[in-house]
Amino acid sequence: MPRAGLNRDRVADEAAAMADEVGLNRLTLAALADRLGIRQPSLYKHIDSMAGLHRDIAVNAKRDLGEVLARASVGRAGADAISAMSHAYRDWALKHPARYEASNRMPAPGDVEDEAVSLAAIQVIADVLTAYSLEGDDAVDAIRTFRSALHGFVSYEIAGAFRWNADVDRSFDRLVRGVVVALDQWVGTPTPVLPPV
Amino acid sequence: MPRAGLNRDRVADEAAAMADEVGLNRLTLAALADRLGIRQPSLYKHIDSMAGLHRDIAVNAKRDLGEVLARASVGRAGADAISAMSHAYRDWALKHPARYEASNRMPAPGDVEDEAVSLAAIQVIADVLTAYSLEGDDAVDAIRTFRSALHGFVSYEIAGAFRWNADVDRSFDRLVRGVVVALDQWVGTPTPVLPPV
DNA sequence: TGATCTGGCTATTGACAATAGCTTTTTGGG
DNA sequence: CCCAAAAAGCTATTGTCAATAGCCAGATCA
Repeated sequence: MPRAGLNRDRVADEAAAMADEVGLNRLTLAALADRLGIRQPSLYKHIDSMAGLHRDIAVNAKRDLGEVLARASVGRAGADAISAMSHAYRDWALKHPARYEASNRMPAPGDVEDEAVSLAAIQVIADVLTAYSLEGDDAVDAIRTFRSALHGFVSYEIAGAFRWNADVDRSFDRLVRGVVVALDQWVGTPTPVLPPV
Repeated sequence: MPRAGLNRDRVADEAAAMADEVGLNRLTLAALADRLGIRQPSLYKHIDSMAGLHRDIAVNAKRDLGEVLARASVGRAGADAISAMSHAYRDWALKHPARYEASNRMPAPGDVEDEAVSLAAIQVIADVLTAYSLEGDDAVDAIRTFRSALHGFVSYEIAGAFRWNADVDRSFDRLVRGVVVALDQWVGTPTPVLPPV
């Protein structure tokens, strides 16, 4: 029995690559073990469970995405930073669809490492919005809106939900421009009075 | 063996209700059969497969959501219609999280019924944007942006991704407001919004 | 009434995650 | 250098699923 030189990170990396190819929910331990050249039960020397493997994929993905976003926005500010970060976000997600899906899973309560990388990634997004000098709840609302727009677009695109022939790249540019326009008027916009629904 | 009076729709309805309680991916045929008072293999008299059941849940959900959106926006226009539809969308999704998840699955190619209800639901959204007199690719971009913002926010909210203490209702109001602001400036020159009726 | 269709049933299979328990390789302290 | 123990592989097995095969009773209708 020659050893395969595996460890937890190597297994999680290969699992993430495989998931990106076949889909996160179609990742099976039998196929992963096969790809790693070992038998399925041997995987449990490196993982706790399927859920634990998904968690490892998620943590690595959040860390990677956070770093990509940070690199994309360094040295930029305002609309420029938002645009650069948005495109880096979309590019990364399209390149790693299963990792992206995993990255949106919430950390289990008490999983400090997962909570840390999750917060770090969101913090990168939050920092880019500081140019708009939003504070308190206004800032939280803006971050939630920005994240929602990006996530909605990208997850629709990955799911293949944009079927009309219009150029998806162009639509994304327009979405980003829309976010910038909305942020420009964020503070001055009064909390809306809603019509009865 | 008394008969249980089941049919395909009844099974799909009960499955949808169960999925909303336990989560779409944790819906099992054994538990569903138990709830319906029959044995697990008997379910196959009413469904084709698990995938087929998910498809039925999705089709019913798309039809229901489309009708809810249509009712919410009837008699309104412009920002008023967008706001009413957005809140109806969010309320429905929060009330039926698994149905909402199912409703976002793409129709299988050639599934004309699924394609029809999918298109109908999107058409309701598209109609609400006609007040902005967008045409061609501009309209497609706007629809994609609107849908993305709604879907991103709602799916984050269902996933429990909004952990900071700021009021989520307020954040959603601000997002909707942001969409309206962005649409006002969509084509470069602000388009007047029809006043509420 | 009796043939046929429908909707239930038991028994079984195959894919999968997961566990038990054994063996071989690697490693590290004396 | 040596050997004890940890680490990493293995086979065998279990339990939970979805799914199929094949049987039987109740309903339907000529």
